[in-house]
This record gives sequence, structure tokens and C-alpha cells, in this order.
Amino acid sequence: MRISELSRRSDVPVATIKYYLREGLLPPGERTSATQAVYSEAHVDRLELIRALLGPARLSVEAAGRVLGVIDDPPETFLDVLGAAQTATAPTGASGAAADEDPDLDPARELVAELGWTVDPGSVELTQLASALRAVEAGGIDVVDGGLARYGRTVHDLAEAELATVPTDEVSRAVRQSVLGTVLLEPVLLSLRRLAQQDVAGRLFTDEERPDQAD
Amino acid sequence: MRISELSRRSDVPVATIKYYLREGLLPPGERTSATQAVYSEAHVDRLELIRALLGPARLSVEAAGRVLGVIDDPPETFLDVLGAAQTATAPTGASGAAADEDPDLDPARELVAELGWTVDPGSVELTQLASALRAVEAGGIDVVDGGLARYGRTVHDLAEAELATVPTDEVSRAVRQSVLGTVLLEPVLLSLRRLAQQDVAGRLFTDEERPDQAD
DNA sequence: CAATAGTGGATACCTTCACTTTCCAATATG
DNA sequence: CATATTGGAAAGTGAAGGTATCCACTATTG
Repeated sequence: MRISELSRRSDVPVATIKYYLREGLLPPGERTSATQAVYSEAHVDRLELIRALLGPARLSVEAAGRVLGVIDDPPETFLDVLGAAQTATAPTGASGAAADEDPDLDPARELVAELGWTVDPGSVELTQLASALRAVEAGGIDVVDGGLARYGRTVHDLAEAELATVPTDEVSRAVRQSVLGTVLLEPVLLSLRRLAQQDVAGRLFTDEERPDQAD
Repeated sequence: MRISELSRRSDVPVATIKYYLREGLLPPGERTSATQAVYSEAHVDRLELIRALLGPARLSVEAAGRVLGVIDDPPETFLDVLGAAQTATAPTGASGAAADEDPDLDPARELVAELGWTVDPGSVELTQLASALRAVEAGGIDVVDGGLARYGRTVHDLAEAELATVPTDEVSRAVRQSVLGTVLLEPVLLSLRRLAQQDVAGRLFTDEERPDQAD
């Protein structure tokens, strides 16, 4: 198919497809002449994936490029699979640069230690956890019931369920599953959490008793 | 204190403080004359909170304004607390407008039904779950081990732990806790998940055996 | 086989967002 | 009184993510 049909099929404007081609998110079509190329089903799928990464997963075009790059050109070893997934999707800079100094990683480190987890001590995620904890602090809110450690243990269950789906026989499939799982399940997690909150709140405030009013 | 000291204390540029004042995120200082106002400790705290919302929580200035608006001017009833929290932080539009038609809410509805949750059938979160599920589909990845329902059940535990911290005696404190909890715990959740993945991946690929290759 | 429409590619432009800069007239302050 | 600050308005900025415009070329189609 030519670009206009690709556009119709994928519901992405031609100009935008060209943009993604320029940015290297979408591989070029197969050239049939100096000014013509044909695109395949694979291009349609790829565009869908790109839109999923840029939309729900909220990745920047640059981050999406890194994610797709890891999928297209996977690391050699299983050990590197997750690391690749995570550094590819880190918000800014990616390669281990400090955002602005490092104000205080200790609370984050302590929490991880309390949970008994083994993590990369220099990973971006640790920095992000630290700043997330500072934000909670700034909000002056009470931490989760049972403490953050309980929260962490529950999240660990999630991580186990996710990683159980990663095939251990072939690196390229493992990469795809873990890289895309890492980013595409985030919005699922977030929206499920909010829906669960609705359910819990409903039980708390409606069923048992309603504090004191109508409306 | 005057604006320049507020700036020093909060580490936010004067021009930015003025911007937040203009956008209504920060309440004006107390006027002492036509061209002078004094700011309090409360302003310092508020600025910290604003930065937490705009930074780690990744809210837009507009969404942050809605969140702060709910806190400053809480709903009357407990029933509305969570709803207010959630609509205030919804990505776009907020008030129940369809992003672009509604392609297919059914998978989301089904999942929620399977979990036995009671949720607002018209809530934005349902739409977001639907589009998140479509994104997973687009990525062609296997769903979590044990199915999404298992994932959902685990998330429900999280929601319970969170909502257990919401005081049930005073609406204004309940609002603050649930509104800020909703948004400020998201980055905590996300970064903890990734750290948990590191731990799980480490156990899978390092301890037991490494599959079969070098590099 | 000429007229028309559709291409790939490059470049310029546009819009939104979150700030920054610049001005200003009116105080504060030394 | 001279200089520095202030609150406030308005214009400007830089990054991000597209769009729009051109253009020299095919690829049809009548």
C-alpha cells in the first residue's frame, strides 16, 4: 500500500506519518522508484504501537524511539532485558545523569532495604522514588495504611505476576514483552487503581452509613 | 515576608511565583499598600505543594489548579470527595466529555464486572482503562499472569490501604488526604513497581540460572 | 501521450505549555 | 532624595509535537 492508504488504515494523518518516519519511529517503506514506496501490514501495526506509546503510555517521541529501538535491536542477554526496558523509558536524559544534584536518596534507599529488595543502587527509579516521597512529604499527607512497606509488598506481587509472562527461551520475545509490559501496563495500573478506589470509597461511604447528608 | 524572600525560601523564581499567582494556584499575599504584599509560611508550603503537583505528579498547571481548588473549597459530602479528587485530576477536559467518540468501553466494563467492583459507569477512569487495554492490545503483549483480574485484585488491596488513611470525621481533611493521595501516590506506585521489577528480574535471571548465552 | 493526482522529501510554520522578560508606576529604604 | 523592590500586565521564549507548503517527480487514466 502507499502512504495515503496507510494513513487511512491507521487513522494517522499523512503528515504525521512522515514525521514519524523522520524521527525514526516508523521504518521506511520499500522503495519501488525514486519517488514511491510501499508499506506493509507491519507498518500498520507499528503505527498502532507508536500511538499506544505516545498516547496512553504518555511517552515522548524521543522515549518512544528508545523503546522501539530496544525492541528492534534487543540486548544480547536476559540480564540486560529489564535494564534496557527501564532506561529506555526513563523520563529525561536516561543515561544516569543527575537531574539536579541528588537532594536525598536515603528515604528511598531505606524503603527498598526494608523491603529486602535488590535493586540497582544507581538507577533512575531510585531517584524518582525519592522525589515521589518528597512530594508526598510536601503534600503533608499520611502515608498508606500499614506503611509504605506494605504498599511495596503489594506492588511486588504485581511485578511478579507481570514478569511471569516473560518468556525465558528467546531474548527478542522477552524484550518485547518486558519492555512493552513495563510501559503499556502503567496506564492500566493507574486507571485500575482509581476504579478500585471508587469501589472502596463506595463501600466506605455508602453501604455502611452515610455520614450526614443527602444531595 | 515579601515576594523575594518567598522566592528564596521556596527556591522558586519570583517570575514563576507571579505566574502561579496569576493562574490562581497561589493565593495572593496580604496587601500592605498599593504596591506591596506580605506572604506567610503558608505560602511557602503551598509553593512546595504546587511544585510537587507539577513535578513528580506530572499535573498540568490547569489540573493542579483544579486539585488545589478542591482542597480549598471541598465538596459538602463524603460521597463527593473521591469523585472530586478524580475529576480534578483527569488528564483532559475533566467534565465528562468524550475524547473522540467512545471506541469500545466494553472490555473495561467487563473487567470491572468480573472483579465485582461498583464504579461510576460514566467515569473518565473507565474510558482510560479502555484505552489502556487497547494499547496493551496494540502492543500485542501477553496479559499479566493470572489474568487482569488478578492484577485488579491486587490493585484493590492498594486502594484499600490508601483509603484506610482517609479520616472519616471531617470532610475537609478527608478531601485533602484523598485528593493528594490520589495524585501524589501515583509516582510512588510507579517507581516502586519498577524497583520491584528489578528485584524480581534479578531473582529470575541471576540467582537460579542464566539461560544460555554470553554476549 | 498529455492531463491530473499522488508521492517522498525538505523546510517552514503553527499551537500549546510553562515559564521568563520587559515595562511600568508606585512605594520602600538607605 | 536616590536607588532598589514591588505588584501587575503584556509580550517573548524554547521545547514538543505536529501541520502545511513546496517541489520535482511518478502513476494512472482517458
